[in-house]
Order: sequence, then C-alpha cells, then structure tokens
Amino acid sequence: MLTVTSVNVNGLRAAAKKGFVAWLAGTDADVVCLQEVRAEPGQLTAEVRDPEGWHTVHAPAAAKGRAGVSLYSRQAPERTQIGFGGFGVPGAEEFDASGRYVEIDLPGVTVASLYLPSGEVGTERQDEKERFMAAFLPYLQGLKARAAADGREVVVCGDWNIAHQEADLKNWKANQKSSGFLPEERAWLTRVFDEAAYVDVVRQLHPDAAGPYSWWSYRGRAFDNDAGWRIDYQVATPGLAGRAVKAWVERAATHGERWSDHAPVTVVYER
Amino acid sequence: MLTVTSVNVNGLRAAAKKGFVAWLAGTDADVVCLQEVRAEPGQLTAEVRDPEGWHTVHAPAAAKGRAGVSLYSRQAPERTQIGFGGFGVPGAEEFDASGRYVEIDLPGVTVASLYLPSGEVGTERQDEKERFMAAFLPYLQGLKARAAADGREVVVCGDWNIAHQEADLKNWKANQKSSGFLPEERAWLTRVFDEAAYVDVVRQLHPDAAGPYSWWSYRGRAFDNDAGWRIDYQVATPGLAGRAVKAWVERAATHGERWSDHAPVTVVYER
DNA sequence: CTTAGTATG
DNA sequence: CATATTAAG
Repeated sequence: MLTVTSVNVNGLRAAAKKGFVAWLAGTDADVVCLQEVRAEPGQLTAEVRDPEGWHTVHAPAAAKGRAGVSLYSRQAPERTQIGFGGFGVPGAEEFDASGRYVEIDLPGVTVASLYLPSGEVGTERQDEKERFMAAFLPYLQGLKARAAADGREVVVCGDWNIAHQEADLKNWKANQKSSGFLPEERAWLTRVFDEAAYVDVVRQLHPDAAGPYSWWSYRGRAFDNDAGWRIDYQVATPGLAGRAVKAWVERAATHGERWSDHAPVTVVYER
Repeated sequence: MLTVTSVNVNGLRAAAKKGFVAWLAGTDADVVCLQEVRAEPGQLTAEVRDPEGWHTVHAPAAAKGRAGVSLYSRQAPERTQIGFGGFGVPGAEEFDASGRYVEIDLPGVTVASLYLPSGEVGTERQDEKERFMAAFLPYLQGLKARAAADGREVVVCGDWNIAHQEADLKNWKANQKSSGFLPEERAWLTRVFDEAAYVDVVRQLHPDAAGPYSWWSYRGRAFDNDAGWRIDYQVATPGLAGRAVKAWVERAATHGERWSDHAPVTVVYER
C-alpha cells in the first residue's frame, strides 16, 4: 500500500501552532504533500522542517511569505525536482522560483506537490494563473511520457485552484464568473483528464458525491454551512489510479482546531 | 476632588478586547486621557467610542493606525481643541492632524492629552520629535499665560516620551544615547519645569521614588524585571499642582491581563 | 476571516 | 514583542 495525503496548510508556521504537528504525528500516510507553506525552511521549527521519520523537500517561493510547496516522505527520494522548467516547455521557467511545484521519485512512482496560482478575474493574478496553466499542461504530458518510458506511475497532488464540475462546489451557480470555476479553467482541467489522460482519483472513487469538498473560505460561515469547493486533487496516471482503493477528505482534521482553511485529501493505492 | 488619569493604550481596539473596557468601568477618575488610540472613531465599538456616562473627544491622526489621542470626561467640556496650531507658535500646525494633542476646558481647569513623538536617534523620527518639542514649549508658555488671564489652571497629561532624571528609568546608564533619555531631551523637560514653571505632579508627590515607572517594553522580560521608564506625566500649573494630594501608577491595571505596555498614571486634585 | 509582510513603537 | 497597515487568498 502507498498512502498519499495532500493539504494546503495556509501558512505552515500558523498551522504548526494550531494542530498540524499532532496531525502529522498521527497520520498513516507514506507521503505528505503540502502547499502554501509560506515560509523559508529556516523560519520553521526543526520539528516541522525535519520531523523524525520523514525525508523532507522544501520549495519556498522567492517572494517571502508567499506560496511554497513541500514533500514529506517516509522513504528517501531517488530524485528531487523543484519547479518544472528545463523540459522544453515554453514559459515554465517563470514558475521555477515561485514555490508552486516540487516533485520526487520514489520506487516506481513520481509524486508531486502542486500549488496552482489562485487568480482573480480581471487582474494580473488571473493572467499569471493562465500562463501557469498554459505551461503546466504540456509539462504534465511530457512527464507522463517520460514516466511511461521509465516504467513509472505519476501522481500530482495539490491545490489546483479549479473546481472541475458543478458537483465540485456547493454554490456553483453563483460562481460561474469566479476565478476557480471559470469555463476556460474547467475546460483546461478537462484537457488534463481527457487529452493528457490523467485521472481525478477522488472523483473516480466517489463518482456521485457532492464534493467531497476540500476548501472552505474563512469568510462568513462557509465551513459550518459546508459551502466548500473541491479544488485539491490527486491527479494520477491511469495505472496508479487503477490501484486506488480508498480516498477521503479529512474534514475532521480541520474541525475544532481548524489549522487550515483546506482539509487533507488522502488516497490509499495498492502496490 | 478632581481625579485625572492618563494612559497610553497602545492601540485602543486591542486594549478594549483585553481589559480596557473593564478598567474604564471601574475607574473613579473624572477625566481620562488616552494616547496611542491608533484608530478612527468609526473603527471603535460604541462601548469604547462613547461609553455611558462619559463625554468623549477623539483626535485621530491623519495617518491610519498611528498615534491618536482622546479625552474622556464625566462633565461636558466647555471648549475642545485639537492640535496646538493657531496660537502664533511657528511650526505648530505641522502637528494639528498628527493625533498628538487634544485639550478641553472644564470649569476652572484645562486638561490636555499629549502624545509626544517617540523618536529614534539618527532618523527623521528624531528630527520630528525635536520639531515638536521646539513648538510645544512656547505653546505651553502661551497656554499658561492665557489660562492665568482667565483664572484657569492647566494640566497636560500624557506620554511625553522623555524620562527626566536618572530616577525615572531603571537602566539609565545604558540609555544615555537612547531617544527618550538624551541630554537635550532632558534639558528640554527641565525648561518646561523651570522656564515655563510647570510642575511634574507625580514627582512632586514622590520625590524619592525610583519611578514610579509607567512604561515597560514588551521585549524581553522588562515588565517582570520592572525595567521601566517614567515617561507618562501630569504636568500642571503650580496652583493646580499644589492641590494634588495623591498620585500613583496603576501597575496592577496592566498586570495579568496587560492591556497595554503603559500603565495608567492617576492624580487626585483637591478642589 | 486569516496569514504573513512591513512600519512603528 | 506587540499593534497596526497592506496584500493575498
């Protein structure tokens, strides 16, 4: 079994003070993918930066306090890669120091932690999101081809900042012009699943569910009303997706203590 | 009796959440002078902005979140003045919208709340402090003359941001080059007391005490070690100072809850 | 509403 | 070390 968890921690320093450390100590996961770490490694306590029993890779953003992705694995990675430039994809280098992508090879499987830009309609942040999407899809296609040639599977975990279908957010009607549920963003995710032939693992195992949501805004009573969005995914190659036996969102992990506005998304893959 | 209290609240919104409201409800003072309110009236709750039983005057700074002085009085003021420009003192107008001075007339006595700039050696902030001092001494002289002609007494309460003598701060030796205990600042205060002939009321009643200190840095263990400064004063005309019968610093008011880094300085004046 | 940056104290 | 701002989410 390989258990992979992904969670946007919304500031690892704050999350660590509120319950992340206890959550990590209690998880059965073999790999934990973090997004929005929002800290340089040197700003983290040793307990969080390099916890006993884990190998860690931290990919902070050049901009202080922004973005930042990390990967924690029980096994030592065979290879580590920060960013997705250097593979012939135009525009990919722009994001190499943006704290949005880190990838490791474990035996037979490549695991990535992704934090796709969050965007805001009518602003430069939306343009950045679109540039990221334009570069990331060809990267995913190349990654899959290289992995296949190497006999490897791939799973790209993280906060994709796009809800794919109406079932993926509670208030889909009101959000059709909101970044995160724009037609062009949804169409791009469809291309990831259809053209690039990756699989949305949680949806595959829960085809009929509303959600399960993985993010609830801190504004208003979104969490209490379960007015959530499913924007955190495990996007896997079909071979690995076919081995997924269980998937869930740990809404309880953020209940009560609520150490992030996102909840951990976990998938158990059979060997 | 007229009881006057002065306290730098270091952000009235934060102080209100931590114990200021309870403290105000429990005080016997007739007049309360606040400094570093750091909020526009509209940002305060009604309970703090206009508490039952008080008349309030708020003089926020033009710059958001900076400085700001207020006066609370049980009796309605006969006159209110924000800033000290308009009395022929060169340079005084610079500070009219800086949230550093407000004055009211009550029957027979003028009470002011002052927040003198805090300064930092070698920076423009120290220059600003010096410009304020240069303008404020002549204003004090004119105020006294006008009050005398009118048969009024005066007390200027607040955070003067200068410790006068060695007894006024615990670590005076280490702070001889620190803003707040510079020779030129101490000499300026001496001119307030000697040339302008105002009286340092708390020192008059406690001539031999170390302190009583009214401010302890939040850094390190300054409060626990009582490594404080006496920089909050009630500076009164001699007639009023002669009526002062009791003066104390409410160190306990900020102990435990600690709703400010300053403590209230209270004086009881006989009628 | 929350995190984190920065400026001020 | 604490209170504010602002930007981001």
